[in-house]
Amino acid sequence: MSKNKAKQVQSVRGMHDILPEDQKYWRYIQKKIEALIEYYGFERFSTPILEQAELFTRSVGETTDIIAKEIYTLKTKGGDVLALRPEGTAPTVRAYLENGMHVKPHPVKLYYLDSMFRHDEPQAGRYRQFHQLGLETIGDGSEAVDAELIFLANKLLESIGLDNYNVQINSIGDQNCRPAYIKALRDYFRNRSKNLCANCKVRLKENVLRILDCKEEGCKEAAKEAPQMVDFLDEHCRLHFKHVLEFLDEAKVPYILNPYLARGLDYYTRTVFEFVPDENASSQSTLIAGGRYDRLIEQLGGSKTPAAGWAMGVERIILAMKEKQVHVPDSGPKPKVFLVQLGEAPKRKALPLFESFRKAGIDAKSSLGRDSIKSQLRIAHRLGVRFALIFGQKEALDSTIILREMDTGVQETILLDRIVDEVKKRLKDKPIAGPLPAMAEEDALAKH
RNA sequence: GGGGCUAUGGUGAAGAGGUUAUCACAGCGCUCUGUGGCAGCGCGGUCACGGGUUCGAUUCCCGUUAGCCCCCCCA
Repeated sequence: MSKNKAKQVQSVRGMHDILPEDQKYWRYIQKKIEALIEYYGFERFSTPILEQAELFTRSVGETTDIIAKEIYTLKTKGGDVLALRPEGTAPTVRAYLENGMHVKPHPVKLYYLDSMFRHDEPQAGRYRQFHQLGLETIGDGSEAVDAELIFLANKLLESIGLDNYNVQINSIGDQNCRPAYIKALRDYFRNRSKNLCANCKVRLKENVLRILDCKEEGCKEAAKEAPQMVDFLDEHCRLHFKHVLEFLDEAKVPYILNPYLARGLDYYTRTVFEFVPDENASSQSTLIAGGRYDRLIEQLGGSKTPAAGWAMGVERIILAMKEKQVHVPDSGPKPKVFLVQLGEAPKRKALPLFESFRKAGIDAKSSLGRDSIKSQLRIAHRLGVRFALIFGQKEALDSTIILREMDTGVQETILLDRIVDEVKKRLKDKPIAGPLPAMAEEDALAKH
């Protein structure tokens, strides 16, 4: 009896579908972005999913986890090594240089909302293909830029309806003052290396800064009295940092100084920051992170150009919204009219009729595949429409149609020519009330 | 790279070492081309895959895979 069903092909590990019922979150976030980010002068743009792998090794840094273990690379038949982009800043800078954007008035302010790829273990709010909103301000080294970016990140989360996070901030200096700090740090940890975890022993050679935010007990203990970057900042960096903080104070953006915050990408200089959930949130993954990268444009072959930016994990934002039960408006207005057709002739005439409702700006639905009036009315009911139009053989012959008020069940036969106007008139007289469909929606939400 | 939990129709659940594997909702079909808020009836599961224990396993054990989650790291 059991027919041999073909084996189903599954999605790739760590990749997920974004289903219709979740689209409203995306639409909602996108609207907030447009309202806020575009108002502040950022223009949307996009880069290809694939880049030369070298772009990332040269910018993000070979020893970072993102490059060392998470990047997806592939070799073309011609022998090029390409990579699925794991982040958006390097491609942005590449596009900035390649398209000669340096001749535009500076700063150039860009944003993107695109897929990124990292071969990481999937878990809460972490996918191998995920989406980032990224902002980049290129060509302005002033403190105001850092502050504006952080301010916008904060405003964006606020406008989305999130408030259970902290803004952590630090300065990691620049090429002038950081080496001295790195040296001091290395000396410091070298004396305590026996207490460090295996990872951190490697970091001691390759990336000492990262030992600072290691979560291993021994490392945390060892890091307790580690020298802090603030004490090593040269005059320029110190003032820059100070001014950024003053801007934030002025803009009433609350922040926490985290002297040990060090980002996982090599291109950062001076200001770095992270928006992390506070203790009340069940998730602990960073929502937004970014900083200044004054050297990156040079590193990628451009002239000396300061820049700063951040990226937000969209899936994480949606997760946080669901956790917080942020109310997201419905995807669209409910249909007002359902067209019930019975039989061949009415079915044929239904399509033009349907189209005349669309032209009149009235949202109508129908189910042309179905035959019985019962099942069609049931669907009409479920959709929560105000009117059902019943169009059978009789009506098709007389060029009439039955207009049924779903609430009362009262029916009236209307001339076919007049039906659109009649519906329009009734909708105007008594606009639909009742949050019934919205409630159903919330129930569906609660299940998630 | 390390670890934890889980796997039963589409979804959510229940279930027992033994011959028809329950239930709810959804889907589809029919009753039914003429009236919607629980109408009736029917159809969907080799109980994830592979192996072991056993007379017998979907149930117990091991492995694999996948999902969820934690560490690491990150958005």
